[in-house]
Amino acid sequence: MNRTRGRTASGETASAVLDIAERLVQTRGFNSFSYADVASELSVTKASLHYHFPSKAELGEALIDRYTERFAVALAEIEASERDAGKRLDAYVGLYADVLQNERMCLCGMLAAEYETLPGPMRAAIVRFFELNEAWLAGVLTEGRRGRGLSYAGSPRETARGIVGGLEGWMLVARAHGDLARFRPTARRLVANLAGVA
Amino acid sequence: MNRTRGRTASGETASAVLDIAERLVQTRGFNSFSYADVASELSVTKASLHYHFPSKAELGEALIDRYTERFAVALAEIEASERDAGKRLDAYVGLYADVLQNERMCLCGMLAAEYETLPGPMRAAIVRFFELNEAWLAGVLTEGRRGRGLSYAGSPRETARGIVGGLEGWMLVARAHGDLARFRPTARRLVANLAGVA
DNA sequence: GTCTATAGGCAGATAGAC
DNA sequence: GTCTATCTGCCTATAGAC
Repeated sequence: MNRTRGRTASGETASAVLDIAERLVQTRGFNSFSYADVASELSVTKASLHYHFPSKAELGEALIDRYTERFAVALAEIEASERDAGKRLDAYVGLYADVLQNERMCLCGMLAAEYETLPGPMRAAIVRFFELNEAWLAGVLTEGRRGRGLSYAGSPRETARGIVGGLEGWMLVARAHGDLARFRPTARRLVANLAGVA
Repeated sequence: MNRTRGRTASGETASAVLDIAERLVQTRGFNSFSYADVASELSVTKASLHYHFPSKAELGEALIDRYTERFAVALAEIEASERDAGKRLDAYVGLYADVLQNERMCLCGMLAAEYETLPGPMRAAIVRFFELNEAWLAGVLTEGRRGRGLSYAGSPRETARGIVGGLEGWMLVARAHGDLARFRPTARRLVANLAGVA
């Protein structure tokens, strides 16, 4: 039976390609992995990959879109399970800590470093990822300040960007230091400082 | 007259090569520029570059070493010109803001993203850069707390790493947002939050 | 959907003339 | 120190058989 494929390829093979490519981008970067890398891991040929993702740029877009969608789901789950703003921030930090624990960078943090070399559609998708995160955090920060749990200087938006960028940079440096274990508690404290957790 | 060249090449051409390669790494990344890029800008051939820097890895090492040395000089200048801990932190933020104003990432922040793909000697040099920065900041933070100008939770070392990583990440995201202008004041405020500036 | 085969280009690097 | 010429290998991508 043949499934209908969407624009971004939704079959099982395509999904396996995305899984492998995602890990490679998160560890090595978009410009430092090749179709050959993915093909050998999947035990197929490079030509097969081009059937699912005609160009590397389209593969890149699909990667970011899927990653962003998963993040959106995770954010919704945090909102459903935590009511307190401080605890929501802790859970948010946990998303990044889990990524680093897998010895990976955030996909979009990695791509942000390569931003200048990427095609327009990928750039736009990266900005959307950050926009989603900042908007969600700004909401948490606004509510938290109203409820007196948080007391930060500056706007919620600016503070939200500080948290997102901070997490990206702390991951980056922690990975170079080979210091994965301390990330979670340290990042929690730093975020608490930025957000003025009571 | 022929100058004696050191291990890392100290002639004028070598210096021009480093200038061009540095900018390319800071904007595009180490794996996204080539000897051909540098050669065409310098109007020489690729083969000439290999005379000064036999391998790309050696060029990379020389880049990091020079960058780190310049940073060390800048840190010493800050210590000489500012006595107050808060002002020293502001001046430190200024170093990063100046880099971003030139539409560049921090050299070592960029390389940290590519860390997994880099040869051992380059990795070690990157870690030395972060180590230098964290040690210097830890000193400022220790003094600032003793003098009651600063009041942060956690150790000076951890807070120092928070500042370094934070600046790297804020640069990364600001560049993707095309938001160079707001970086300086925002980063100042965020660092002040992390360090507990009175 | 996956394959073989190949195109066309660019990468880092070297040999040897000048 | 810089050049021309060249090597080897990898890259993204395509054509066309099965």
